[in-house]
Amino acid sequence: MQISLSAQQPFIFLNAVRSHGWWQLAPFDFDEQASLLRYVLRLSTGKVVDLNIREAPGGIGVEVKGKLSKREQAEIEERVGWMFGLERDFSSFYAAVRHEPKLSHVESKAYGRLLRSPTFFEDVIKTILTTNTLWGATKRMNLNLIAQFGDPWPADPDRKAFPTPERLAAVPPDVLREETRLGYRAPYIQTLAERVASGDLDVESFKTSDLPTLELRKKLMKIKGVGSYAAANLLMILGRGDFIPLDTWALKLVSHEWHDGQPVTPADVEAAFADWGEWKGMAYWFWDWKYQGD
DNA sequence: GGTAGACCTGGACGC
DNA sequence: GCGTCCAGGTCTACC
Repeated sequence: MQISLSAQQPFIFLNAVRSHGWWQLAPFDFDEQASLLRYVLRLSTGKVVDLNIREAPGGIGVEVKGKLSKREQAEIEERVGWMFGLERDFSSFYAAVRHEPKLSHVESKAYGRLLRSPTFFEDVIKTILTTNTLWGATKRMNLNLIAQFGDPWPADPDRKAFPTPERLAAVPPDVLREETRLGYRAPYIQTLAERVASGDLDVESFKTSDLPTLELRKKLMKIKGVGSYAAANLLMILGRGDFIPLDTWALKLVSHEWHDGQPVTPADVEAAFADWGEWKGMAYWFWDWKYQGD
């Protein structure tokens, strides 16, 4: 079955996919040559499908093998629409940065969207997995979680969906810690899964929250394992671009951009973008940095 | 409110 | 092959 979804323009599929590292994390699987993004999705009915997502005129096309009920099709449309932020309008961001040479490229490249997971639960866990570790370990921990606790896609059981809160909540803590190599993050992940599964915490409601960003940030930081960096990252994913995800990479970027590679402090990073107000995080994220890595 | 130290894993390096 | 060091954010205890 083929589903077509239109996007608020401008929209460039490849730039939306590669807006940050999520495309490298299962159950995403990106074929660069074919410009095809695959994702194994568990629908609310429990059915597991493989989404084949490509650029299409005016937006994206989603191909799913087999028949789908109207309800299933609607759920896929809603989830994929959220993942790509298809309805988002960045015209005020583009207008705000138009005269900054380091950001003048954003409109032509249709920057602004950050690839999301279909559930915010998944995005919170993946963000916790990025903290205090290297990217390779993040990918490994995420893969372990999915391989051990995700529901398989029937046509290829090696490909699995991201685990549900209920499934993770039921895993014994020592198993989560030892077998997925989550280390000290295991109790954070399990507590979150338990709270979501029991209904104590509705993380999906964060997607549509009309709370002021500062209040939303406080709520995010009440989740164990989510500190200032993770909260800023999650706010960016939610479309609130006014905090900088301040990690060691941010220090490096600012150091090379304005301080000749000399050590800088978090305050220096904040100061560099202080004038951007509500666009602070967005300006940082899409800045045309001198430093591109060692 | 600010800060020091602990928390884990895995890669790099020296022997 | 083994031991040591280091990188990477957040939490807790303490001041």
